[in-house]
Amino acid sequence: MNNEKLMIIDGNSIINRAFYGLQGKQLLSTSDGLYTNAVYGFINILYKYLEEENPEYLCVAFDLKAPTFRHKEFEGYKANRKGMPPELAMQMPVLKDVLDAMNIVRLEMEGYEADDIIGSVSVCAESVGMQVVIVTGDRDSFQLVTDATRVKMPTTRAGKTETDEYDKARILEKYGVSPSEFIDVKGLMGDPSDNIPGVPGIGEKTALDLIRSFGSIENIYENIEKVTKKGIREKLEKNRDMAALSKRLAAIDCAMPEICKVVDLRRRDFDRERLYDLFKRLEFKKLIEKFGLGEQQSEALPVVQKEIAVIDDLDGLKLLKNKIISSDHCAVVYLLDKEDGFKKSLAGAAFCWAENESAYVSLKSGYQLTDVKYIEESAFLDEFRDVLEDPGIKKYGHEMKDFILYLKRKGIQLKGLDFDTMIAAYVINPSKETYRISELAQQYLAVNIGSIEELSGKGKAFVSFFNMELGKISSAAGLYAEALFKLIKPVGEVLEQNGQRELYYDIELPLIEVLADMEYRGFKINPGYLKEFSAELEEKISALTKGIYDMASEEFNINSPKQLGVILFEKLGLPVIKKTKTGYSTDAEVLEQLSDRHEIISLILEYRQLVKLKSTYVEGLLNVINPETGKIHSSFNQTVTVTGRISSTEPNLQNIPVKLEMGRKIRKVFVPSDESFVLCDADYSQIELRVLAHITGDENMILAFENNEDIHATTASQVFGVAKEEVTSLMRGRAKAVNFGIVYGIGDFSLSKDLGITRKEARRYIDGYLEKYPGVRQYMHDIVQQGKEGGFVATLFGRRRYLPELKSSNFNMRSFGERIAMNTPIQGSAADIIKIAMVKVYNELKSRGLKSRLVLQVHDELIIEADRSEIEEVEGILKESMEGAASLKVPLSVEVKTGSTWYETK
DNA sequence: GCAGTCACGC
DNA sequence: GACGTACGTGACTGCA
Repeated sequence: MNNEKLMIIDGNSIINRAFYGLQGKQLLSTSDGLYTNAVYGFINILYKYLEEENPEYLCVAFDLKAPTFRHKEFEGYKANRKGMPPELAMQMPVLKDVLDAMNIVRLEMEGYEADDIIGSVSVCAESVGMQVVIVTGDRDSFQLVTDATRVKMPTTRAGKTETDEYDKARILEKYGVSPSEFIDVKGLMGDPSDNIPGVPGIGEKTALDLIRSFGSIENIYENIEKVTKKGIREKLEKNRDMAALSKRLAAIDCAMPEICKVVDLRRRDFDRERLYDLFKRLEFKKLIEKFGLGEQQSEALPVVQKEIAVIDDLDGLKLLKNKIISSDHCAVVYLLDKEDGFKKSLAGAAFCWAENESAYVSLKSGYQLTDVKYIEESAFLDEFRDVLEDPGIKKYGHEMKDFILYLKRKGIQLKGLDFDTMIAAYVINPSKETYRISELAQQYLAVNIGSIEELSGKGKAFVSFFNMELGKISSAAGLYAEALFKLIKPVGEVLEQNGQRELYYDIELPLIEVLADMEYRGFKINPGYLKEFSAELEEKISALTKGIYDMASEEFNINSPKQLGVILFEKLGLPVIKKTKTGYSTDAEVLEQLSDRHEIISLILEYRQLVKLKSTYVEGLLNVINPETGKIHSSFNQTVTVTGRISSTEPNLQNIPVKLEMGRKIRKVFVPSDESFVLCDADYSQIELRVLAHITGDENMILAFENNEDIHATTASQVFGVAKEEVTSLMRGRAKAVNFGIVYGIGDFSLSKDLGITRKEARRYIDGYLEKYPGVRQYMHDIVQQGKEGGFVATLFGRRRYLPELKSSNFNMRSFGERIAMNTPIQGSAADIIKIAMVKVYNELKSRGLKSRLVLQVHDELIIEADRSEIEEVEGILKESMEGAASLKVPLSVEVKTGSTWYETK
């Protein structure tokens, strides 16, 4: 067995290290309500050492329970070491599961500590000529008497571990004692962290001196009269028993009964399926990748296969229709392919109208394989129109907004939408990155139906639905529909248990139609003005470019922060204000500080502003104008933000410039569909602060809103302790920033940056604020507590956000969690309210048969293009629906402005 | 393709 | 002294 390597992992010390040291965000998992960060850290480290050392033999040593038990055998000795933190204890069974799945032998034995096991196994292994490597996190576990190499895991940071080799010689040199002497020293001076009491009053230096001259604790007591210092001798005599006990505690028992045969520790392969299941459950995505378990995904749970009936003629379609009608509900899976830039066509649709009863409708497309039978898209839509438009037939689906939009373009109004699993999954947990049917099926039904990505392929391997083999596509779509059908019940039950029925059925579900309609309606653009503006920008940019090149006396790419950095900080020698990961920082904050050092700076700032306008807004908008409608049809996403807000893409209409006049001009290109319309822009005034006043019940703040005061001025007068008339604009500005900070949950750090003051001053402002609004202070405290206890915080309407960060032992991570806990109910409730208002406005416009339609939402603002004859009515609907969306302890206030471009409505 | 930097909104 | 600092989307560079 010569030269074979045995690696022994000191389980207890490393998991402790991992628990206290590795507290990165990526280490937290919310699944099962477990905080499995230590497990993650441990496995991460273990994997690293396995790769580096590649040992033939391997084991992990654990204490059987809290590490104090062995010491309790000793009468009169009270254990002082803290037990294992409960969160960590909770994680131990999970860790053991993972180790078992990795087929790694765990060693533990009643009456012995991990150190004893390590010692005994090391001695054994060395006796048969093995090389032993011990991976440990403990600083002091080197008093082992073997020749093992110790790989210490010293400081760890999130996602990063460093190795440090400690050989015996270096350790002993550091302490200047031999291994056996070390135990005596430790016995004399004690080590509270390791539960060794020692002789009271004897410190490190005295202990070292004593052991150097006497050799061992036993020798000291045999020659106690030779200890000349009287105080020391007295202490030694008085604590003779303690010294003996402490020595025994400090010594590692290398002669424990055989716990295993070394040959049994030969490494075995991981149980990959089991490991994958575990990591998947724990949401250890990075580890799945690292361990190469990703491609095993389909093997973890076998992909379900099923032959699905394919409908490819009108007779079959009619039969299907009758089955659906008599069942009065069905799950729908639609397969949309992009035909060209804007048009989407239906490649097929699957329906499931009863458990395990489904069919796939094969539809026509321009690219479809020639040997496939199919039904014309229009024939299908004609046949199914009454089913789709019948509110009595309930429809279940996933991501139904796109389907609704598609149908709208075909002149069909989908009615009876009763469940959208994607939206439901988002309501249950808005922090997820994806909401795929296949994931929901895994989670709720424990079946693997394969993901859409696997079906379609990626990059070059991508195959559109049109070009897919019929058997493959019908099977996948049919299974999706069947899964959807089965998902309604369990997912609905979770909503029920969470008290989120109303949030789901009254707010989110009806909102799908509203968003689809906004996308369908689109926002009309004045392309002439856009081009004009583009030319104006182009002219200014080229003048600026020339000026910048002149001042730099060379041409370079101003858009490249890297090249710009070289010019500013190397060529022109300007002082470096801050650095980024890759080099000099050149952001606006830095440039502003440099602005009086060189005249090139102001040109660069202006250049940046104009280039942003031109590329993102002017060219960005030109690229997304639909040639058929002359409008832009942004996508509104309902499942992206963690707070409940809606997001907008392609283009993002929620960040059109407004602050600076130059940028604001872009709003002139946003116009109504035609001259018969105008734009009505309705804005909530301070909705977040009003929500804050309501949630906290702070009387001071409620009063301010009831009296319709200028809230920032009022805050300023209260925080700075001056009369309202004496509030200066500077004071108001600062109060506004503090209000802003409270609403967005920023900390003193960000506030200090915003105001250009020190962090301390920022802290003072925040404290002063909480002083004046005691209700807010109380709330901030309570909500964090609540979040910690329940694991989540909720909005007024029951939207949740889970916050594992609150339990982090990392200060910053925890502070982050705390700020989120304070902010999410505020921002999220405001998001709830405007969603309610949107549904109300939409229904009101429809039921009154008006021509006016919602076209945009920007977080606290709704925009309607109103028929000129309906302006007053629309203004009334907006004001009433929005102000009446929720009844809070303070009134909601809405301001409506009308204009012929978006620019004019401010 | 991807990460990094920068900039716009609420 | 750690650590990175509300929520989003998009354009651009520079590297693989």
